[in-house]
Amino acid sequence: MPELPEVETIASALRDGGRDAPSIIGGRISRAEVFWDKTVEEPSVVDFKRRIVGQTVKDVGRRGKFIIITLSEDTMLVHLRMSGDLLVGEGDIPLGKYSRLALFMEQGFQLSFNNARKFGRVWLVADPAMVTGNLGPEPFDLRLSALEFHRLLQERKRQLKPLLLDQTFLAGVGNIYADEALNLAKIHPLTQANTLAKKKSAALLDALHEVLQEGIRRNGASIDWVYQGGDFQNHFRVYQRTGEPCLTCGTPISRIVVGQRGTHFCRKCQPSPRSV
DNA sequence: AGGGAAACCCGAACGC
DNA sequence: TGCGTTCGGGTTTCCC
Repeated sequence: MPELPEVETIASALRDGGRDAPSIIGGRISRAEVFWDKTVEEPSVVDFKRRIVGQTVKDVGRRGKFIIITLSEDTMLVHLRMSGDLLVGEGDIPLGKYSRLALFMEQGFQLSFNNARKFGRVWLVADPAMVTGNLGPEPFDLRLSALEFHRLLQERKRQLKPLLLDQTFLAGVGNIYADEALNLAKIHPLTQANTLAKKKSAALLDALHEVLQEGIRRNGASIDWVYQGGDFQNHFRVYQRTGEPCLTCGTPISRIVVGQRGTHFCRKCQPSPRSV
């Protein structure tokens, strides 16, 4: 569930301060605790603890849905999957009800990885490209022009919805923002990527930019009980609005399953392509 | 290459 | 109230 805007909100708060917590930059790790071993994907838990202690947080960034914490020697990457969050606070009692890993800083604060459903993962590597290497372009990368996006779509004979969720095609988009962008661009989710006209693919890229930008501006979407603080959930056009009227035409929003994912759209604004 | 399904998890929502 | 069942979500893996 945390997608690009939620991850961006969390990462920028860690970097600049925010979400009622200070920046973690400059923090020197004096102790590391892992409460659920499978949280650490790489290296082993023993090596993770040994290696990370003594390192200092230099910067925090984001690539796709990964939070990238640059340390003095290595890089720690965090993927929240659907129920993860990073919490900053004082004290030596891990924060949150479901802390799976905690880093305690010399300066007296801690970074806790809260992760109810245990899907999230952490990596500690010398080179972050080891983890993010096969991600597709960032949606806001200026090199991803309308022309380039159209070219990429042309070489894929695949339904658009699953393609937008494919992180090797485009990094950062998840189920919410894929549905929202397709609706805004007035494109049916089952449309074959290579059949999109130039104008339509430009509209889709614009729509992706717009919904992601609005998500970031609203600090992400707070859904379920996990990630809190965002406001975008109050502005969904189609996501989880099955049966409710389309904001454009009033037609009840449809829900289908595509690639095992709930998919919401307006059958009038986003008419079926001939190929479906 | 693309599509479908299962696996990984567990809190919440639902049905009784 | 309390039980059992179903669902969803991001990603990988496996099979057709």
